[in-house]
Amino acid sequence: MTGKDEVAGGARAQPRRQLRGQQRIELILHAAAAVFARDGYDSATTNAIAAEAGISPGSLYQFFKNKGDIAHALADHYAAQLTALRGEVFTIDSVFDASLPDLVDAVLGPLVAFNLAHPGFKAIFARTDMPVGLREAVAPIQVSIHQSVAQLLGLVLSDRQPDEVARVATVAIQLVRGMVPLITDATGTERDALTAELRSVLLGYLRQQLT
Amino acid sequence: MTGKDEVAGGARAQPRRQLRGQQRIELILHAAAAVFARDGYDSATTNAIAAEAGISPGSLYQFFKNKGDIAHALADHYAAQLTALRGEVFTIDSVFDASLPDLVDAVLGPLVAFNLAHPGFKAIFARTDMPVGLREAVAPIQVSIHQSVAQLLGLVLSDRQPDEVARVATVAIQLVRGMVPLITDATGTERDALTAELRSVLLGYLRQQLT
Amino acid sequence: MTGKDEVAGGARAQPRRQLRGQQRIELILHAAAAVFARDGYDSATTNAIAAEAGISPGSLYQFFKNKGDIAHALADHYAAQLTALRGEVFTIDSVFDASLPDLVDAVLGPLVAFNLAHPGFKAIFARTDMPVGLREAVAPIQVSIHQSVAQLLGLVLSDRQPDEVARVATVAIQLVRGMVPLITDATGTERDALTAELRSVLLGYLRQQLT
Amino acid sequence: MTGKDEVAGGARAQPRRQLRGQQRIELILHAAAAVFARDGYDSATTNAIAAEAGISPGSLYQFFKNKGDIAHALADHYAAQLTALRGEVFTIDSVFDASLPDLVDAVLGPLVAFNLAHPGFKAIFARTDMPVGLREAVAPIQVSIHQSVAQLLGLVLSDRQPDEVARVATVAIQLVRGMVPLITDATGTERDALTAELRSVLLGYLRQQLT
DNA sequence: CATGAATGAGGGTTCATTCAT
DNA sequence: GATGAATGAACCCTCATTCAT
Repeated sequence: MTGKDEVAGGARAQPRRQLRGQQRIELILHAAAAVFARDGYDSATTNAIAAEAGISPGSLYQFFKNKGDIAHALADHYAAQLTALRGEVFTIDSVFDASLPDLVDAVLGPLVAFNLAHPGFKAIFARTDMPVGLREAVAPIQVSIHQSVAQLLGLVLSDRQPDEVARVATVAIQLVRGMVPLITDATGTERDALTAELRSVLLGYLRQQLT
Repeated sequence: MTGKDEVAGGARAQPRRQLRGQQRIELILHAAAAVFARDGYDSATTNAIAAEAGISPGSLYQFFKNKGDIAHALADHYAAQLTALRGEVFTIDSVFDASLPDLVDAVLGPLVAFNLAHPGFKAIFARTDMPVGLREAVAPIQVSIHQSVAQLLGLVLSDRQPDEVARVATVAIQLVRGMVPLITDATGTERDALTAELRSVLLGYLRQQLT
Repeated sequence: MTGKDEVAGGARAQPRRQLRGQQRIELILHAAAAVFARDGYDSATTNAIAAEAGISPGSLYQFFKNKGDIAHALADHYAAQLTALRGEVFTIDSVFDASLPDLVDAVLGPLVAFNLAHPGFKAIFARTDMPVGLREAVAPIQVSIHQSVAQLLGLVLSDRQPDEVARVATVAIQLVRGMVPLITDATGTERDALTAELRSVLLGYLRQQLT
Repeated sequence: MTGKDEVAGGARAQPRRQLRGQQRIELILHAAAAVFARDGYDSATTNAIAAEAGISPGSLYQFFKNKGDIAHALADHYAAQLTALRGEVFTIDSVFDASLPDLVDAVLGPLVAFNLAHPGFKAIFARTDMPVGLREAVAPIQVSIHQSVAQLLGLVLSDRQPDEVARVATVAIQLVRGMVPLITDATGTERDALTAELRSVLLGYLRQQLT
């Protein structure tokens, strides 16, 4: 037992340190997200992230072993928040007998909102060609997201083979990944219109899966 | 008698030279496409492209003034081929009264084939966050593609406003951009299945635009 | 107790850091001067400067943004020292009613000594054709030197038009610029003899301006 | 006997070739002079010289083994013309009993005219810090020029030791070298004024040598 | 001999990462 | 732990020089 994620354990040992460290990590991740969003992952420099975080480059490497590791941690960070999102969707009363439009709306609304609130997210997730360091970092999270979506889709595609459901999940995710940058880059009514289109796309696609 | 440029013995400048130059350019573009596809645009180095082409770094710069210029030329190269593709689609007899499925098939088949044949294409086109040098290189082609698609969609969405057609075109392109990497990365039946899904996505989406 | 910055214990930011930085800058400038003197400005490489300074190439760029910037800083460095020299000359009691020979001696002695002590000086200043980066770097200092000399000459050529004084200053500077490399390249009695010749040149020239 | 500079030998063997070769060499030297004058020796590229000459880079190396060799040949070229100049000065009737001003004028006028007519001259001669390749190229000519000047000065400084005359020659040359760029860069009356100043400098200097 | 494409060593510069303080 | 100066490999690009045609 390494004592890493004890659930009920109060503050023991060096609470101050761990706390500061955790704060520091979040500070860095926040900065990294901002820089990734601003410059793109490849063009983002670790020095720029440190500067954005108001810390020294050396401190960055106290918590992360390299640039890819920052992306990895950031991916984990987002994964946790998405898991929370998933929890909310799944706790919707009607999820098990919801209509398809309701289901899509239930997922899409929070998802778009999430992307707008976290511009760093798409900077590391919504890419079609990932550099080596980044792919490894986000791969586990991709899987996790895929599982969530597949699970959700399993509810409405209950008569399909698991591999078929998996594929539909893959496709649905990819559609969203493709559209989200368009949506977040747009503003005002155009953004709303594009969001509506994405909804339409997903509905159109999934409806055909039901027949 | 090489039987190559013996047509009429006119006073054409340096056919041999220009020919070699053109061949060289295509050699480089081919190499660049391979390296972009393998490493991604950002990670691709000009030295790696030169090595892939079996030439020296300096030779690259006889034809291209920098890395972005190579991307630009490659984009033009693809644009020309896509224009040819478009020509074929538009010359289909039934294009003006084709059914939606036929139209989608007419476009999608060649498009997927094109992407499979040219793995470098998606490396420079199917990105959501482009570095500055790349964006400038591909922007004109993006516009050209969008126009072609919008023109095609205008045929089936003849009662819609131009800006709506434009948006549908944008969305359709983005859907394809998102799905293509998935398709080209897959193999065998999975690839076929994903291609079918993309077809389904587009059909589902466009059908809803018709109502 | 290092006995260096223990003056009053004020809240000065990072004296150690800044000190090291300042030392480093001077180390680099010293190395640059040596390399410029040895290889000439154009042939001098930033890597050679770094090697001469015993540091890594990257460290240069922590302090200077490019090669021209090093030349610029070196020019400023020399300018400051020349300003000090000028101060000494001007504080000579008899400057306002000095004889021409005394005045020339008062300037020339320190100037030659300065050039001997700083071989990098002539490498960036005593050139007739400057590359672009270098010209920009030294231009301000050229102007400053010219002003100083013109001011001094104005004392002995009080009845001449300003533009004439300016021209005499230009010529005098150019004569020194031309002769200094000769002097510094020579050794022993030959150097002394050449210095005496320069003195003779200036005296002969300026005397004619007085008549 | 290598048959290189046969004085009276008419055109034998391959007159056409040698002629063309000689023309080519002069073409290149002319171009090199222009490029050296425009860009400076260091920044001048052999490709730029070839382009200026309207020939291929490869042809350049048929006649010159490297960049320094071009400078060397150009220096020889100028040396020959200066020798002709010297011949004219020496054939002046009164050279042996001319007054100092007349002598200076006799030399300076043609010299300034020569520099104005051949802007490439100062680009390779009027430098205080020469890159390795250039120094070797111009050194022999420097010596030759020095000898001519010393010879001329020997006429007016007949009672001085040879080494003293040599030094005066060195200084006089250096004064001219320093001033010429100033003069050629200036235009109109300012150029005339600076030329007059140079005359004054030389006269002032040499007069003091006579006493 | 002329050509000009090809070469490749090397230059200036950047930046992920380390380490003395 | 924190710092930020230092590192140095590697990048893009240039250009003197060569060589197949």
